[in-house]
Amino acid sequence: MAGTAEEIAANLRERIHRGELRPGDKLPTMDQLVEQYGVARQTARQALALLKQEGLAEYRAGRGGTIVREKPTTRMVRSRAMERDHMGYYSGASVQHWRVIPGTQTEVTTEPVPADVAALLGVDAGTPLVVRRRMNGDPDIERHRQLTDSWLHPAAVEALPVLAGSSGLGGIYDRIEEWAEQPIVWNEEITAATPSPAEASALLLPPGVPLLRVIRTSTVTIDRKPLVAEVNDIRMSAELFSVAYQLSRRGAARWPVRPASENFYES
Amino acid sequence: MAGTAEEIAANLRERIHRGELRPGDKLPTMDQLVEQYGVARQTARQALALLKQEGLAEYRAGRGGTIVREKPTTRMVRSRAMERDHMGYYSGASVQHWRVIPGTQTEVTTEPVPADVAALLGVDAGTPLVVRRRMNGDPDIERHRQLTDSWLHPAAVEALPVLAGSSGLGGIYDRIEEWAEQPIVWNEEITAATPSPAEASALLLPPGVPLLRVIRTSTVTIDRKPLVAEVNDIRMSAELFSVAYQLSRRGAARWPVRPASENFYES
DNA sequence: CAGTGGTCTAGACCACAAC
DNA sequence: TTGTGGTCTAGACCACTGA
Repeated sequence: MAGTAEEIAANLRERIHRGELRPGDKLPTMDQLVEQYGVARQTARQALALLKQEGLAEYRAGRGGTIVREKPTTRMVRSRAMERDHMGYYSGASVQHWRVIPGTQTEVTTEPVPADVAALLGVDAGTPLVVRRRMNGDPDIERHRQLTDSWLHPAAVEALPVLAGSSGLGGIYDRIEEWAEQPIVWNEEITAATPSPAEASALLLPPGVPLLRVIRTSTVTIDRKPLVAEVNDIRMSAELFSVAYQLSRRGAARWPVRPASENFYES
Repeated sequence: MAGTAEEIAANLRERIHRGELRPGDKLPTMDQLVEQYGVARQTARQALALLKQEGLAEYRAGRGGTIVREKPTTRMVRSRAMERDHMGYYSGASVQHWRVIPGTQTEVTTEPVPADVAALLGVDAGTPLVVRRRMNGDPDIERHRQLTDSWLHPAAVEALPVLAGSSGLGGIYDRIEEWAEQPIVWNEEITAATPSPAEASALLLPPGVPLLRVIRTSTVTIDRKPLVAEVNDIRMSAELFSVAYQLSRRGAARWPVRPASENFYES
């Protein structure tokens, strides 16, 4: 048998996708691969490492060996719409009972703002801004958690110094609406990224699982100009969570529509 | 100097984040790391490999060495709302000019449906269903592209056999609305995943870039029951794209709201 | 204790592109 | 031609945990 690490990995990948190796099944050990393919130990090891990086396999320490990873079958869908109860606004009923993770604390500091958040706030990248960082999650399911960074626009802090307080309680959206005397317009932008080691460890992410990132902006009109008063940067496991929205119909797409003059498969 | 691969990587990571090493700058070569840290070549190599996996560094072949990766600064935000022009429905003005990638073709086949799509359609996983696969993108920007799989519910195919045709033109949403005699309700669920090697190569994804996945369902009411007539599974680079929605206010969150009885920092 | 993967050293050869 | 990273072989030692 010939064999490079990538070839061996492709072979095992194939067997997993065909269902020949099922979640929980033990993969061949390094020694077995060395014998089967006539390769060095490092090469066999590299093949298994590739599958782990892809999130297809995981290691059970000690005598457990490498097994096909059991992927979570039920992803938690977080429907995104603003709701409100006696406590104030919240986004999505499924996280209403979430709490700050025990052993962690909400931190309020002033830090240079990263470029992407700065662009949304309309300030220069690196400007020192008030940021409130915390990690919260489901008290009963250890891995259902998220990191949240809340960046405040300097004009909002100036008008509402209470927002920069280190209190864990916020009611921040009510304060902003009282100040602006109008409803906030919320937008969410969703993307994904490879977690930094710190994020992976805080969110208990296994290798190969990306970060799902939801960036929410709260916009009000001040002096006839739109102002992004806050940017809320939420990161969570892309394997455990998804976010959902209902699409609105705009312009000519409002029902009832006029017939299209030609057929076109939309993108 | 002591040094393990992870320590060396952490050191370089730190220098990148501090801005001491900027995008495009050359990282130390393996030989330099060997000398500086007194480690073996493989160890130095592993440190650089870690940074590449994280998407922080990339290799410039030949004499180029390993450099700090230039991350795209401007991500294309795709605002999600249904629009309509003379051709029919489309979602988001920014992709109106996209076309099928030259050299690729739309494929219409019947295949066993994967579990997550099956759950949305309300059929058993593995049921053979009609699926239309294609890759389209911006004719002018090579890497602005996406993969789209459109899975049809068997009841929709039965009522509208034309949907299973291999024509590249669809007008699929108009056909479904004509059949159901009512507007489609569209929902989108967003998540992310590590790309398979096939997806990475089709979408030209560098190592360390996750897949952003948008799953759109088209729901109509047939015989007084909701029917998901189609599931549209869209995959794109999480580094180049993000998707955006405006949050709706539901229930008690409709403006004007009543004051909250207590302050609570929403999640 | 024995079997598992993880990591390091040491050295060889290869592919690639800038010089 | 030469410097760059990529991959393979070969062998050593470590940490972990189930038997």
